Amino acid sequence: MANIYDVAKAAGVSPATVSRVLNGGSVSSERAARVRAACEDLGFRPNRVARGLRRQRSDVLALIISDIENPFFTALARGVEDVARASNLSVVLCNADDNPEKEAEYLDVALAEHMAGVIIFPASLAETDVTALLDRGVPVVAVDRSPESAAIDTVTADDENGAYVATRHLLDEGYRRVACITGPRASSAATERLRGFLRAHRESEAPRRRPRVAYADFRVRGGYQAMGELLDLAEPPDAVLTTNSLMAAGALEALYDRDLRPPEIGVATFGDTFWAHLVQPALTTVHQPAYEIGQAAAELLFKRRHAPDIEPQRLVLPTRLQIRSSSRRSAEAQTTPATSAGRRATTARVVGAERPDGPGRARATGRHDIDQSVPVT
Amino acid sequence: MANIYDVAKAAGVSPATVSRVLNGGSVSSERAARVRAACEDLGFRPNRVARGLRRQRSDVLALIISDIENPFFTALARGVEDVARASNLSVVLCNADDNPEKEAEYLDVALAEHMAGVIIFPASLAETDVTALLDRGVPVVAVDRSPESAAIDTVTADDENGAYVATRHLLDEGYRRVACITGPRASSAATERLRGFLRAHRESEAPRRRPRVAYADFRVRGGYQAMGELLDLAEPPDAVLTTNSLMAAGALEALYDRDLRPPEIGVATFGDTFWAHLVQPALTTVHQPAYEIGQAAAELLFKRRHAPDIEPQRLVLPTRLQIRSSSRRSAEAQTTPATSAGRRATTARVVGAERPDGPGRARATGRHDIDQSVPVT
DNA sequence: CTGTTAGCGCATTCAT
DNA sequence: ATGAATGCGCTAACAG
Repeated sequence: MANIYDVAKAAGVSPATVSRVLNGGSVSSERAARVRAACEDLGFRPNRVARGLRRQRSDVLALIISDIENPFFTALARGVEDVARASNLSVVLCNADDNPEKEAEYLDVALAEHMAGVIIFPASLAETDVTALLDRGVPVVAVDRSPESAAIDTVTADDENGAYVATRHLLDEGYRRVACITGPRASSAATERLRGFLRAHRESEAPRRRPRVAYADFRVRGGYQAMGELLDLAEPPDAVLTTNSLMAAGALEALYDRDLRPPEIGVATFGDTFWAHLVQPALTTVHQPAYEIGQAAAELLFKRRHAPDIEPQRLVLPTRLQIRSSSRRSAEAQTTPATSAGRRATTARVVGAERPDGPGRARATGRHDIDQSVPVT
Repeated sequence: MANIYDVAKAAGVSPATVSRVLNGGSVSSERAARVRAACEDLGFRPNRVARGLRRQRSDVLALIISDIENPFFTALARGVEDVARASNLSVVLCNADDNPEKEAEYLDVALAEHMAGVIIFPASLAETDVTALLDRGVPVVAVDRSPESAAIDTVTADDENGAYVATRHLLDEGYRRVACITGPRASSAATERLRGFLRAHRESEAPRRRPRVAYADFRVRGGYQAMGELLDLAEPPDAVLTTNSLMAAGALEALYDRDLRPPEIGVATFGDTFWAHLVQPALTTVHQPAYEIGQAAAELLFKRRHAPDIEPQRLVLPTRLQIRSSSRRSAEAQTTPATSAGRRATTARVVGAERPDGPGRARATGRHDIDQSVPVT
């Protein structure tokens, strides 16, 4: 494979000149043309590995997430990727599976590869250690939660408030035993959402029981099992908030298994799903700006790359409640057929702004905004 | 950041000895221990970039896919990843967005980074050019379709037959105007599935119209639009086969918009979906072994890595039809309530083998196998 | 088993 | 504006 020496020889110039042509140094246009022709002839591709060694930095950034099968992360990844590409960086997606060891391996790789930066969804507040990266000057941005090991840039959704508004909505609808299926205790998103859930109960004046909480794993099966356990209680809940969409799918399946159908039992969930409309009745969701979080994280990373010493920032993006039939006990009579007409009727009550049909997650959502929509915060 | 010379000095040995300790050369255990201690002390991490330059190969392989939001690819990615990790390779996920230019960039990167190998879902049969990689000895495995530029290892699902069986099923159920919403013409998966669809029509003896075909983009919105167009025809179809699950979601949404509910209009789709059970009525699917395809592709890659000159192989994995209510016109009367009992009743008719609950896609599927299941092929 | 040495391909001084 | 020379950190070849 041709290298710059070959190109230099073919073009009758020095290797340094070739390098300058490639990287935008000052070269006479006549010589530059010769170099470019030679590159073409030889099919020369600059060796990124050598360049990386010499420059002590690469052009790829690592995005470390906990579950590639979670739509939240795929949307987030698109946001990161779109911003990164605009800056000529490649994104390496690393699936840490919520496993601190696997995550540590990827962090090691990021370090050893001298990556341009790392965007991480920390597997654990306590165990995730990014100080090694930071010490070497590799910018790190956390999504969702900031690891305890260091104060770094963080971008999250307004989880606490989103859960608060959703729970409040369920209580307002008249549900009295509202349960929560949340994620692992180590997840601060799960914790924040749980906090919002509990706050709504504290602030509610309606008579109600001590709210039930089940911890699951943010996955379909976990939601299924947790819902099953809640339903087996002596006093099962009459409504449930799940803190991500995969668990919502599992929870719904558990309900169907027992012939329970919303809004008889109220259901609301964090996370957008393209299937929210397809289930009967349509699912009430708390919209998470996953794509925007990814964008913001990438932008923060670039900012820090060029100004390493600014104070760590914490960005909180708003969520938004999309009320659909699954949580509308008050409209129960009309929801069973759930016809198109019934759904359209809600259109008039749209409150939130329509999002533009950008290249990100919006593209895959169809017409999911035509629901009663309550901006959160 | 410490390098091997620092470590060598600290341990009182030569850099070569340090390298040997790191890479499994023969070193006396006493010296090896000293080296390891020194590594620990200095927080030494071997520089992968330098190693890559010296060895002329890296330990990462690229997986180039066309849509990270498509569950098929995320499941596939897990398959690749699990196999790769077992061989101590990292996987870089590249989202080419079905865009040949973007794809070409990633192929360039793979080349310039001297990657260990590339697994690619080609964006285009004609434009995708992997010869540069091949010339440099980088093993390439294609998923789904083999680019025309070279004969390489390929692994696919049995698309033609899967579509054939599904279409046949729809015809057997008595649907007479069965349409197909398939993917881009450039996609051989789409083409193969369409072929199976057409073959089923040719072989059927039932009276029927010339089958309608709509081309879409394998995404939710595309399915929605295509279904809308089909329904606007003078003679709209009475059943539809979609060739992936995202388009199925879109198509269902279009049906709901018009108050059409399966199995009044029959619906079947390629691709597994964790929400197949959540929609009413439950969705008939052609199971694609996405995780297994990923595994097989990675294994093929490793085989070729160690034996570059064996003949290119072509692996075809079986699909399987999972019949649920959305395509059972014959059982229409009982499907409207679609209770748990109704679903359970089908359990007795399970034909296919249960899959073990492995680490791959199976984990997220809950109990999706309890349906009437017809092995394909 | 161990140390010395050279060079992977490039970007970057420092001269000119 | 250009070229010669150097070294990024590591591993492989060779010598001992």
